[in-house]
Amino acid sequence: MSPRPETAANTSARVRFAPSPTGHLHVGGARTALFNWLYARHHGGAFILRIEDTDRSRSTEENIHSIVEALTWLGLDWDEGPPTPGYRQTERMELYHEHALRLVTMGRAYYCDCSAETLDAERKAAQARVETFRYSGRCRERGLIAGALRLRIPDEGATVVNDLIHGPVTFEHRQLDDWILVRTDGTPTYNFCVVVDDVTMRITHVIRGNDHLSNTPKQILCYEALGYAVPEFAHVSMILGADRSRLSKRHGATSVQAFRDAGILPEAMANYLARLGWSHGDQEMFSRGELIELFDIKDVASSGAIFDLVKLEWLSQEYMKRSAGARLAELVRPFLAGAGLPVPADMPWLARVMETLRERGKTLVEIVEVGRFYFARPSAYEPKAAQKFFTREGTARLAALIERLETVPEFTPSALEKLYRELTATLGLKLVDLAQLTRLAVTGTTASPPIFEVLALLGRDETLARLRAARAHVEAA
RNA sequence: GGCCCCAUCGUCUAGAGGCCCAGGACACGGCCCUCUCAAGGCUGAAACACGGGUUCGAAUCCCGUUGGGGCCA
Repeated sequence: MSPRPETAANTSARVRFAPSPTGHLHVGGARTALFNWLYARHHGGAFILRIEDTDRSRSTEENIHSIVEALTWLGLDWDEGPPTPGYRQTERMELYHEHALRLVTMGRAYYCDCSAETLDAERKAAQARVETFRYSGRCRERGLIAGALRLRIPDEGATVVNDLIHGPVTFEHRQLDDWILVRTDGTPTYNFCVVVDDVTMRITHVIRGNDHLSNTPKQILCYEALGYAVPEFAHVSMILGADRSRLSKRHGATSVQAFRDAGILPEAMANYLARLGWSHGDQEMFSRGELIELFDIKDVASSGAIFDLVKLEWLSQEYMKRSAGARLAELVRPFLAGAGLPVPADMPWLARVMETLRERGKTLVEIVEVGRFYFARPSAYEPKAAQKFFTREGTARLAALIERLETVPEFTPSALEKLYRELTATLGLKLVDLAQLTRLAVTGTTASPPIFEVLALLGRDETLARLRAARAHVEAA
């Protein structure tokens, strides 16, 4: 019963990600998808997307679209799946019924018409004896031809799940019961659909959340009853909230799109998710290629991990610092629009702007906040700073600056710095005095990228306009 | 309640019996750099849940306890 040997080139590996479209893509699901995708890409196998939409009341088209969008944003592409038909459970009903019938024919499943009351009584009795509830098997030999279809489970022995992450996990058959494959109303159950889907899609490795580990022995018994080879299993731990319970809405944002909308870079999100439960020595950042090359399901940790937004944001900033201005310029556009700011048409200019901003925020949303002044004139001046700098001497200094800036031949950072240093010396001041005065006039605040770069990017006309506006503002006061 | 999983700094983790009086990263404190804010550099504090074994030697193996989580109900 040792796991089959893994080789680097396991091109026949077929893995799948099978979300239920009952909401947006959760970060836990995204990590499961990522691990599957990495497994497939590492081994040169196939990554399949399957939509588990049997819960018709909660599954929607919008959710399918949203999941597809989130996976795409993360850069996870699938080799088989939507929009190709046949990858949604609702399209596969005949398959479930075919397989159910086969199990009946082979004598591995039987119909049961026990009432809810009968079952309840059994359940209560089991609890009274301090035991796992297990269906009595009353209908096993009755030869019914209708009712709920149950899988006949052996009374003796045990099933071992040879988990790639946890190692062998043994489940005694006496803890398992003849579970329901198809309900009385004809609808197949979740566990049965999964088995039939994984069998018919020829899945070789089932990588999924730890919450399914308890279902696995039941599924293995179903594979065996059907006469199919059992795939390998790997159960990935859950992502937890700060209180160590399963991450949910009450812990804050949980959907992938929420982080996208918060301006997290997609590569940061993927890197973060990969590092949550997986590691490679002391390395924190991995390129996509490194991830594919280094990822090994056996290195995935078996314990749960708390989702840490602060570290995700740190990674996002690290990726921004390393991103080319041109790429950030593309990425930031929707965020500018979202903040109600004009979206510049001059992309090379925007790219240079982004180069001055990229290490000053953790997300694109923060970048827009700190760089707002590039796109709109200040609507107000920071009061404390205004009190300090917008004084009588302040206006005189502004006037001196305006006069010189009007005539400086080159409006470049180095020329501007030279001008400022000379004027500083002439007036017997420190550079910080003029720099902060200018910063306040031009940005409305006392914090910004290096002031000479800011002025150069704003250009002579805009700089002068803002300086004059500041002077007018002081004089009016 | 039954079954199953898990347990190293606040958090993510390295560690597969001696290399560890436990390493890295985030966050936090200090110093330096500096036109501001960042970024950067240096630096500090911070963990093997507990109790038994096994072994010359255990964070690492075994058992139990406690705690957390999941599945079923």
